Amino acid sequence: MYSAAEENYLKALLSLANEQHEVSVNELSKRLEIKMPTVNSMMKKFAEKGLVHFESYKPIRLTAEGKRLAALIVRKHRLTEMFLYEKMGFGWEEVHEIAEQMEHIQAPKLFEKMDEILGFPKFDPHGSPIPDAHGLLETPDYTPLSGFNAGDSVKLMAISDSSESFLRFLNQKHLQLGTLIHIKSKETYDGSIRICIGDGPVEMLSRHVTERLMVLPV
Amino acid sequence: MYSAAEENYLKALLSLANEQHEVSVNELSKRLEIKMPTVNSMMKKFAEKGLVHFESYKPIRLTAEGKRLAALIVRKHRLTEMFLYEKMGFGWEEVHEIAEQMEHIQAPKLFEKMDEILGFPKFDPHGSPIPDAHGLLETPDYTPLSGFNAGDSVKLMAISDSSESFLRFLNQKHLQLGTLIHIKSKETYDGSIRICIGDGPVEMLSRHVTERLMVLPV
DNA sequence: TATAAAAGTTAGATTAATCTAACAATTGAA
DNA sequence: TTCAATTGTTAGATTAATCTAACTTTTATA
Repeated sequence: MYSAAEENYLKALLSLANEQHEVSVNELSKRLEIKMPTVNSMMKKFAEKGLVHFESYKPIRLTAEGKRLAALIVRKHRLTEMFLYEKMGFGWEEVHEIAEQMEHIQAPKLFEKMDEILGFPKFDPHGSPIPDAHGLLETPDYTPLSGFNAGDSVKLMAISDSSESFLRFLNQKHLQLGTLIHIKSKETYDGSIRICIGDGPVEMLSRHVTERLMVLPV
Repeated sequence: MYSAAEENYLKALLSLANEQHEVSVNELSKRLEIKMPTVNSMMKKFAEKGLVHFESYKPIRLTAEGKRLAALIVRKHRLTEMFLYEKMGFGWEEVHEIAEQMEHIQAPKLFEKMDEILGFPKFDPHGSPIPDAHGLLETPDYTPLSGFNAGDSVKLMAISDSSESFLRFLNQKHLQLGTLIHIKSKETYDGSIRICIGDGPVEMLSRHVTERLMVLPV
């Protein structure tokens, strides 16, 4: 059995591994907002428990077991988000914080029940895939909106930032999953983009925002 | 904000105070399965935080604030039990263990939502009253079945032991909340009782069991 | 009422998870 | 290629929550 602290390290390791290729003590430290020496000694413990491969001054790599456990925590998180959203009437901006706590609950039956009641969903309310019960996760290949140009039309598939503030911002802009976005123009200086949603007004989105909107061309 | 450990002390203090009148370090220690010196120093900390009145060699008494906070944790526990039972299809024997973990979640909205979805229930699946949002709890005056005699008829109102094993035992005996029980005879030696449920067969219940079945005469 | 048993307390150790300060290794830029 | 910045590590302190051992106070009984 792993503590909530350990589970948070596992989750952060998995998400960093999915973003980049090498995961360093420094990056993990920043992501968790935990100082490097603490992270360093935790990684030594993880190596002894067989959760990571870790040698001094080398990057950290999750073992297969570490990956599986991390994905099972993510599974609990995302099933919870979906349950709160679909079955309890929470907004997509409210569910992350609650799921952050619920993911540490040790009660397999609770999450199996959510899964069943939800009809075995494949994605959470932010479009992120839900790992299966074996800890297997298939990553859809969406592209950030920032990679597209004037004239392109795309569909919003997922949001790579589940923070309440960001999602409230998207609510304001009427951006939801499935929304069709047409790119009117792109500013080469700062990468900001002017978009149209359906026949609505033109909206400006900063690079910070477009990097977090995962889309597919239509 | 209080830790899960502190919340468990609060809950135990409240439930002991409702059972007896004076709460001692020793009893709290037994209830929590935590050694006396640990409990002793925690009670000193609680006294400083204004959760209890505590002087050396004297009984422990929850302050009004301590009582309120304890009741709010019980409220989360019981709302969760009811939600799991009514809305997710769990059996009454399965919900206590899960609620024991969920009661520590810091997300007022989650429990407000459960309350609303459930239609503001007054009792949990074991017949225990749910404290209101201010931490006020009205205790119904049920009597243990063990206090009745041959010839009496009573209705099962609550179970004062939510452990999975005890509730499984009651399932086997077809005892549920609302069940009408007629007492055929009572053994003076060990207090065991022979009962009839409706026109079913006669069943024997030991004193251990009848002490945990809270009833009202009919 | 004397004293043994029970309950309560104090002192000090342990473990997990964190920190800061100081030092070492690696990396990258001049 | 050198050396300064960045990254990583070690050592040692801290806090919360627990423990055991030893001692004290209260309680209950012979």
